[in-house]
Amino acid sequence: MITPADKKILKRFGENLRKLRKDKGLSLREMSYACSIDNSKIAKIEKGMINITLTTLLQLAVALEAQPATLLEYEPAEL
Amino acid sequence: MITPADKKILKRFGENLRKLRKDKGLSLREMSYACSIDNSKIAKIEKGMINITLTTLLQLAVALEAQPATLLEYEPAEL
DNA sequence: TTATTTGCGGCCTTATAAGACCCCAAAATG
DNA sequence: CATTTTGGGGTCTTATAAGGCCGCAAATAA
Repeated sequence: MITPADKKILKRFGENLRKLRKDKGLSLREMSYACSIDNSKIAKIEKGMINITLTTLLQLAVALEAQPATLLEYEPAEL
Repeated sequence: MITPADKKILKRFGENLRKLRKDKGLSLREMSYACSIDNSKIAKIEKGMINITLTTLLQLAVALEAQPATLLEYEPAEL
């Protein structure tokens, strides 16, 4: 079950992901091509609408040409 | 769908998780109490049997008293 | 202004994670 | 030896991620 606390966490993760993508100068569709994840799904992830799995996380890292761990390096949301 | 390549990735992740738990001197049940994840589930994660979600990853980090990112800092499995 | 790109949200199906519990066999402990 | 403790596999239900496609409105480019 997805709690309100989880919602915040996912939102915060999404914000960071979006920042990383922007920093790389990628559009949703460009990123989609780079990691084979549907662009609308990436949009949902950035909006904190889904709780992605580990393999999806790693795929995103591929598109960003970043270490998977860096996708988790940000100031956590305060509950 | 969970590919054979994903299987390897999850296994590698699980090995690392197990190492982190052992280093902390926790049993499956102790870790279970520390993050409210069923011990048999943690066992499955360590065995690479499941593709956990982001929130589960963060919960595991809580039990290990580690930064979430550290759970992803290990030499990746070669495909 | 017209054409293109971009960011989404919705919808569907299928695969599977989550959550909870049971129980056993082996290992560690008393 | 008897008794925990520990690792871990199996099973069931329910929630939801994955995967894929559609279309639109706003921003951007031509």
